[in-house]
Amino acid sequence: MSSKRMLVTAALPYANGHIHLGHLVEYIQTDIWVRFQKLRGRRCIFICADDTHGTAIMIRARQEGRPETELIADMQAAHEKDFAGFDIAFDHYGSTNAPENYELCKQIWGSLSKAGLVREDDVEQLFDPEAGTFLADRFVKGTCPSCKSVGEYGDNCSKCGATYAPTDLIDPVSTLSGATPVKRSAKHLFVQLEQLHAFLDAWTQSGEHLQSEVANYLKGHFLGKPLRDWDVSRPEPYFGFPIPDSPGNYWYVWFDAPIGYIASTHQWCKRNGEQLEDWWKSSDTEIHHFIGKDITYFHTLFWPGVLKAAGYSLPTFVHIHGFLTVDREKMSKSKGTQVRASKYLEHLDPSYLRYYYASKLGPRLDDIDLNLSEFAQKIDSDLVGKVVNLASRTARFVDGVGLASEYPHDGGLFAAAAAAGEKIAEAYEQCDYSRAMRLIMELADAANAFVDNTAPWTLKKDPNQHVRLQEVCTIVLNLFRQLCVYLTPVLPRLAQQCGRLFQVDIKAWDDSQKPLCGIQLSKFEHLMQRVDLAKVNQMIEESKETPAPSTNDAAVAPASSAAPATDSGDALLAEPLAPTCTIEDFAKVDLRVARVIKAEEVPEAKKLIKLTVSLGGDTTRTVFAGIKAAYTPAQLEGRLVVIVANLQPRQMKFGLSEGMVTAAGAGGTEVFLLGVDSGAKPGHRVH
RNA sequence: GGCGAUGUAGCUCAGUCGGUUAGAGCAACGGCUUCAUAAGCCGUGCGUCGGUGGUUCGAGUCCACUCAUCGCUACCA
Repeated sequence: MSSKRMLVTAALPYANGHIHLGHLVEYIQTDIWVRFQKLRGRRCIFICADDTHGTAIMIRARQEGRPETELIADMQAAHEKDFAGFDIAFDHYGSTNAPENYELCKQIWGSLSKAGLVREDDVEQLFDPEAGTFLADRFVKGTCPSCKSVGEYGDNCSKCGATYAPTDLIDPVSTLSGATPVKRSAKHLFVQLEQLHAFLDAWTQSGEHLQSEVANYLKGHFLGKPLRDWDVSRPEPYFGFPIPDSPGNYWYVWFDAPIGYIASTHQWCKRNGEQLEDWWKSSDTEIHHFIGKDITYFHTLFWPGVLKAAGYSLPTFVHIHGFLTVDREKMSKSKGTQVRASKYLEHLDPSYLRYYYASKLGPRLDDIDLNLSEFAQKIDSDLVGKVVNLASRTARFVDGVGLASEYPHDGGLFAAAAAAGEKIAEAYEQCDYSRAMRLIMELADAANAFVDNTAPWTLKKDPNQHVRLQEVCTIVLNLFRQLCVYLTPVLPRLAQQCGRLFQVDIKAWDDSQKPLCGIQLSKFEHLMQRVDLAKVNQMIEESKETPAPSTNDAAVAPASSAAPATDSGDALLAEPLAPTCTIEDFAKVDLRVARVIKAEEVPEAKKLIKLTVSLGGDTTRTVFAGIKAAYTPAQLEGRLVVIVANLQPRQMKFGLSEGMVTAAGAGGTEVFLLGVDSGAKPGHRVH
């Protein structure tokens, strides 16, 4: 805690793909932490870079018919734009394909060699003679040697679960060229991590550098037996750095990627007149890595081992987070839940996502779930309804007069919230953002209760109370600003807007400790919009990719007709069967096919969409359906639905509903309208 | 198959070294308010703390077993 400098990294995004909402968990988490440290007055830099090497990049560049350097330059530009759009503020964003990185790789490699950690061995691998390249497991397909299932990948069988080497496949085929691969032996270089076993045992199990789950995982998984040698070379052709003392070999991408942290820092140092040694070889510098749990091994065993052997500082802490699920499921391109950062930004405010992730993130590596209806609800309720609302409830009342010259008595509200600052800071420090957000919202609740109790709108009506009115508003506006200070790491834009309103920028955490008085305010402007669900839905809709019937997908997807249904009984348990009814009972209900001819938003309604449906001919009905969270009007117009046509009309707040649209599902966003097979016409009765 | 994490109110989660009638936010329901982006305030929660068995004067909290979910892994990690 007392060290002078702090270096923070997020994992280097791979240049083979665009940034999506899953990646952003990490960058937002890290950015919040860095902004927090800076706000607290720490000397802290945030370093990142694009990870650019490897077979995947090489193959893709070939497919696109252009040099790798062009591909990675384009991708880097896209990454940086996405990050900037989400207010992720790196101090430096470099690339692993940089001369500084090559220099460092050579130097560190030299240290590893000198320490006697490198050995050489022959590895037999499949080679694609047409593409002229060795093939990683996932680039080979063939028949499973165990169950004879065809079209299986080179590492294991999706049918019988057998594992094998790609060289064991029957009739192997390269997915790159379709050629039959041949076995070929090549010289590989290995780092003998086992020599560092004792060190890694001590470092990982000290309880100081890793979350306890991670330490347990490593202990149970790797450290209980000898550590395997790590294959860090790849024979040409390969896009990467050539190994100087091993002609024809390149460093495996995972060797030079983490070194990119140092190289990128080096670039930053050059631009800012700093010494790299102060940041990577000084006990006065804390180094914090933020990563996802999928790359735990590299950052907690291999990387510390390399740093140790090469004489660099070890990470102070490796902060590991879980994955993002959307509505409890893995992100899916076909469902449109793998939303690109750029797509999100076309429709929604980045502050929403920053706050939502913050409200979900804790210090452990649990997965976090993006629930789209909760997302909208939380932003509306917490940020718009509670925080921003404080300013819009009071700012107008002090137009022209400004804030009181002295801070009035407020029953200890400001002081209590100022005191809460330490607890909030501690939560941020421990990466327990969800706790920090909860604490902040408690303060917002207290402030809103104060507004209600003092009723400034009543004071306004009585000219004798105008001094008191100014006092009340001074209190509320200061409480609002205090919240903005606490939220600054998460919502830098709100903090800026707050600065404009008060004409005093938020610069430090301690700005939360003293109220502002005797100043004029700028004209109040809306600070944040409510979440438009239509835009959320549209974003999902536009993110849907119909899976191309490529050979890859065909192998993974089960043949639809042959796959046995494995539906859970949850739905039935949630809503058990109703008592038996007779055919006469059922006949009372007149279900009809109808066409939605008009679907309209009911802005005042939380759940309803107003539908005009046609039963054929001139017969139309107006029906209000509680499906707003699940459908947009645009999705509904023109489609066929099944309605209860003889339901007694019901007067609702927004008009008369003359029927009911049938749907299944639990409600909320889980509403699935009933459709009919093609051929049915509006007016047809359901028997 | 191995390992790990999780399983507490409709939803998201808190529950510190085991200790009195198990908590919060959101949703829902009832009431109030109208300054504010239909925002806000007050009130309402008999939940088998996944299950079974055990340790204990006492367990959501410890132990064993078990079920479910998720993740990692299964010799180029």
